[in-house]
Amino acid sequence: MPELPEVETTRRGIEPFAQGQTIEHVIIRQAKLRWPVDKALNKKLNGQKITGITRRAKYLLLQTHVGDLMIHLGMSGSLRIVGKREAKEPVQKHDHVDICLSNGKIIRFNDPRRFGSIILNKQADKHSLLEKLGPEPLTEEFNADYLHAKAKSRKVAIKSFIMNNHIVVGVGNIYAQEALFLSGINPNRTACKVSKVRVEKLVSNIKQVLADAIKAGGTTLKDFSGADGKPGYFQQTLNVYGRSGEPCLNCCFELKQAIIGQRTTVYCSNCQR
DNA sequence: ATCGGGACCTGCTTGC
DNA sequence: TGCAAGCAGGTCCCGA
Repeated sequence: MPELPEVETTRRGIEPFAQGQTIEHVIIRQAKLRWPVDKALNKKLNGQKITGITRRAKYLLLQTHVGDLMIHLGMSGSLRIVGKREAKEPVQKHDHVDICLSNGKIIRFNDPRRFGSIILNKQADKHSLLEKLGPEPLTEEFNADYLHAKAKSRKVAIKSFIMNNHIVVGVGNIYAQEALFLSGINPNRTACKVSKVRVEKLVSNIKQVLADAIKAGGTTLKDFSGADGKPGYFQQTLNVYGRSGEPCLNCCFELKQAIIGQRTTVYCSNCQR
């Protein structure tokens, strides 16, 4: 489920249940994730208070005095809140890790493909996976001057460029396609050949698309503690993602599909140049 | 420094 | 109906 809006929605969903709670127990059923889960996690986190729940890129960060628990959902991961005292919820397939809290709730990590990860680090922002990441897309630090300067001399496709975490974080395959469509930029265009004016449009649309998706995700939050707490992309109008062969919503040309950076990409060859 | 490709996994859909 | 191929929202790492 993870594009940045889904991760942020998850963060907001678990925050009210987890903020200020003490971790009583960590259960690891499957340690083989993207990186092996530390077997001593329970020992290290037992009795620790969760002092904050934040996000950096697509990592959720549970902050404690012994360090930050960095949770990445990979391609198929999700977190859900399970209430011990409420409807008994049996452990399901791929429920790999439980973080049991002092209020009786459990943060349950499920991830069929196991591309996700759970890592404890003294300071998340000092971890090698995080320290070299680009700016958050929804901050002022991510602006047209920055992106245009970075793109100078870059010969990859603009789509691959904006999906590169060292340039800007949180732009995944769906929203990269949507933002490029809204900006009228062909995803295959060489990054350094996109004019400043169009880079401005692109930055603005990346922000817009992500902000709208977070807003839409927020409408599902009230159901977060429910069985499958999955926010849906269907809440938002997607112009191109998944619509290959269908008519462009702008000009009615048939949308084309290409593989860029090993990822399926749908675009309008008429609107996007 | 930059780039492309392979790798890590399971599950669902599609086509023969 | 059954089985294999193809594809999926991420991203790290390696070799060129």
